[in-house]
Amino acid sequence: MAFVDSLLQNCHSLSHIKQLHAHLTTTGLFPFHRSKLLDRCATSPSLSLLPYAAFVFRHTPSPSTNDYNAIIRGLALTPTPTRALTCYLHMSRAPTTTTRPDALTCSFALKACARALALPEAAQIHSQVTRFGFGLDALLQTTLLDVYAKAGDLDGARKVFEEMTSRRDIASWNALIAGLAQGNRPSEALEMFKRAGSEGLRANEVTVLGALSACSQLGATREGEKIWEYVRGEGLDLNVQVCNAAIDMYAKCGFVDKAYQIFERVCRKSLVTWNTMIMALAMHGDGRRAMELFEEMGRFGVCPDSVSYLAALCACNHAGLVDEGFRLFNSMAGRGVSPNVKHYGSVVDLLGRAGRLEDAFEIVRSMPVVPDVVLWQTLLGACKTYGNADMAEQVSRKLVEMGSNSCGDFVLLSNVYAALERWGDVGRVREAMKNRDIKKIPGFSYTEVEGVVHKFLNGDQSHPSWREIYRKLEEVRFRIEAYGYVPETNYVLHDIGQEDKENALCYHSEKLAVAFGLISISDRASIQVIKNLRICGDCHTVIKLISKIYEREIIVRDRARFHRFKQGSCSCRDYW
DNA sequence: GTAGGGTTAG
Repeated sequence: MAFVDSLLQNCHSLSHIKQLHAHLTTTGLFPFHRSKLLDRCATSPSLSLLPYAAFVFRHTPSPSTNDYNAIIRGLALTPTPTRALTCYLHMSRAPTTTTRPDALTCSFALKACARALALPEAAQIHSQVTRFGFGLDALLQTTLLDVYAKAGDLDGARKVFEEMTSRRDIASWNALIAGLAQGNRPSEALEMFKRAGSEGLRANEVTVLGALSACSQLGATREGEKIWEYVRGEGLDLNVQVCNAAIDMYAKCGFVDKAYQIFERVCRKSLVTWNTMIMALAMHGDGRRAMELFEEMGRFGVCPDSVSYLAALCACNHAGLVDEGFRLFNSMAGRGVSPNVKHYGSVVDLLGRAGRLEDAFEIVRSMPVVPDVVLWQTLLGACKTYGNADMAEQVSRKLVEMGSNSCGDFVLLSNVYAALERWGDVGRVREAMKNRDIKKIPGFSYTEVEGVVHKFLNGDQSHPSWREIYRKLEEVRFRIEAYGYVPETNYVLHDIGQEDKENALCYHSEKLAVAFGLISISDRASIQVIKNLRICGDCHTVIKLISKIYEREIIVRDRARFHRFKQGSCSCRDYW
């Protein structure tokens, strides 16, 4: 038997499999090895042997549970994982003593749900899992938890986790921590990470990957550093993935030099290592070094992929390297990487920001992939910057056609009109906004003070020190007005009076966070803020002035990049 | 006469 197993292990081609199949058939041993053969074929890395498995399966008169398992497992790995669910359904509808789903069947079917983001189906299998009596199977419960998280039901995932109580192990924690981190709930991910520690679990490389990712998102420097120390202490820094996550964490917490130190010391850099570092430099506006690294990776025998190009384009964007970026974009196809919608979006941004609106629009017109909402929004932003109302109207129409109901799109258009003093049109846009179900993504900012992350919403008054913060902002306002500051009220969204507009601007979340930093972070130490959206023009102006008047370095990470404010100017050189 | 399932970076 072991002999057949090892033969099977060494079958890599269809002809080998067929030979083995023929041999087993002639010796009458095939029925004893069928499931293994099916599994081997169904899970062949390139999917090339799956059709053969399906063929053999179809010609099996009464397939066993194991035969089904092999096929479901294989189908779950294909680009169309729902086929695995169809097969599972077929199996569970006609149960016999020999074909009853077992824990593995459920596990493979759940994998398919995770890949297909099929939440209702996952819930259905969940109830079957319970009915079949697999409720105590820790591995299966972890799979279940993972599916809920991946399919977007994080509360469902938490519930499964809490119900596992004593049976959960480090992998269950990992699934939850990673799920929360990837599901945009990084604070909860960190909470769970800390809880795992306090419950005596020993974090492994997977645990720290999830936790580091959460720190990246939150800009939680203190926690990130602690994790990195732990990683080094445990020797987990031999793991490339962990190093990549740490590079990303340091870069996103504002310490691009520290990120680079780690990058340099990774001896077996993977493609992701290079991409992460290039993206890090791009975010920090260091376009030159990013491009150098991009060139260098080729010399190290690492071939740039579509993410590398995106990172490099992004670097050109933020550094204003318009011609270089455009050249890079045009060279992609020749080097075997065909641009996707993100690359097109990036080059449209590059040209649009540089004021080459017609060139940007021409790219959109001629591109072979369908432009997405983000791309149109990028172009609309450029129209706003350069006051091109005609193009803004065309682009807005596209956005409306695509069903965009984002507040920002309408505001941009309205601001284009406002800048041209076309108040009638401004009113028309505002009217259109009232008649639609407009979605406004609430802006918020984080700042870390003594290891604690504080979160602020626009106009937030829920922070314990909010009165002091607002008082500080009054003072700031008074002092910056002496420098000739005038609020840029066209960034304000709603139809409100001038004074209210100014107030609404005054209390943008990033300003609250900076003010909180001013009152709570000791003299001279820099203030770090992370914002979920792009920083607004008024905040940018105000923070520049604050950095000068209060002699503070202020570092703001917005949705797109870092802004490092020092002595009255910003590292983005006002190009953003 | 039968192995195989959970968590993983840009």
